[in-house]
Amino acid sequence: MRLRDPQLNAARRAAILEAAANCFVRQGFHATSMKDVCAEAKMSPGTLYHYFRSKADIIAGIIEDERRMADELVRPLAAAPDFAAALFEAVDVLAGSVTDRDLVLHAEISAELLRQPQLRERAAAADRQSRDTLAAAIAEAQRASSVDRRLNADHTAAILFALIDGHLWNATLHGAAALAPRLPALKQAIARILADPE
Amino acid sequence: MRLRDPQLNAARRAAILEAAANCFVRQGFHATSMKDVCAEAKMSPGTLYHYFRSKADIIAGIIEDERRMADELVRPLAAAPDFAAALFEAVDVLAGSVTDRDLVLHAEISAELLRQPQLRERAAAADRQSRDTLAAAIAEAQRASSVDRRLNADHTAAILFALIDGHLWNATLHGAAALAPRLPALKQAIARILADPE
DNA sequence: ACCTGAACACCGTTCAAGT
DNA sequence: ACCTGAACACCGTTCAAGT
Repeated sequence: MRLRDPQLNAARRAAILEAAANCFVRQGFHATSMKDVCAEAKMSPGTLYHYFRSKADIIAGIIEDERRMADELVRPLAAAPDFAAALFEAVDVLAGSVTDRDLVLHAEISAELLRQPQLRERAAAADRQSRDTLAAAIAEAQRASSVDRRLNADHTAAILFALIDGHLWNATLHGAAALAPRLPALKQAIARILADPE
Repeated sequence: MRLRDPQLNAARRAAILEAAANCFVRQGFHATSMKDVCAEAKMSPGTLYHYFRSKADIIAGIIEDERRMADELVRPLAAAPDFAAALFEAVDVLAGSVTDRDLVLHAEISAELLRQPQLRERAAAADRQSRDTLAAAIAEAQRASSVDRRLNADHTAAILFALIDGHLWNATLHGAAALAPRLPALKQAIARILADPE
């Protein structure tokens, strides 16, 4: 009984996640067989199951990766000097970097999330945390009077997420390329939601 | 060889769709076996396959039902005398009638849509049509000066759908009950997006 | 036409055996 | 520990046979 090799372990797990994501994007979660993942990752089923408990466990790993990236997009907003400008910047970065692959994988994951109560609860908690981060940034901007002070910061954060998420879902249907032409209208809507109307 | 009985055919197909939807909500599409659907619908596999070609065909039937209901929600807006009021009314009806079951089924369907190019193209076309209907209603409201004339009607329709869709997706994560408390903020945001700011 | 249920090819996962 | 591949229980779908 040798000791576990953390280097190898991390490398194999990453390779399996990458191979599985490729398969899931091509054929979807449930149409992808473990044999497909094994072929893509070039290893036997026994080896794969040495690193992941189950097919669902692989999905969980992909979700975790995605959650980390989403967090990195929202966090900088809290410290931004000009909230609206920082939000526009984040929207541009998101729209510019998101691919059809990302969108399909995200949809696949979202459906799977709902089925696994544990994963779903973690996703809901992550969503609440992102919203809290955004709400705090909005409240700060309200103190600096760059956002209408009468708005409820928490509700407004939810509105903004809904608006941006809705755009991403729409792009899932029409392709990532459909995102860019809508950006000016999206920013205009955000500006109207946030601005003091008088 | 008897003649096909349209009454029986329609009844059996509806029963199968209902049974399948129940199973899909409970366990998801890919974790539901045809045996499960057969048990829920109280028929043998042979009978079920007499009415539907495949598991994917059953999903297509459920999608078609959903598309019809979505259409019924948007169409009245085109003829409404007061656009914003009619839109608020539609939002209230939607938020008041949507259940966790609907949300889970919708997410399940959305993921499946992406995989089947035929279904996906039909859904994209239905989405474009709904948006056109809403855009026409917005243009009409602009002529009556109840909506800011400087807005692009098509982009604004896309924004409104994204906002409402985003809320529904969020409710998928947090439960349908999370929808109601957000309604005032949602309507306020819609009002700000549509209103002439001067 | 409508229905049954056994049968077929295939899937996720396990496990004895190797290094 | 890490890896293999045969084996097991189960799945979607088909089909010969019944009414």
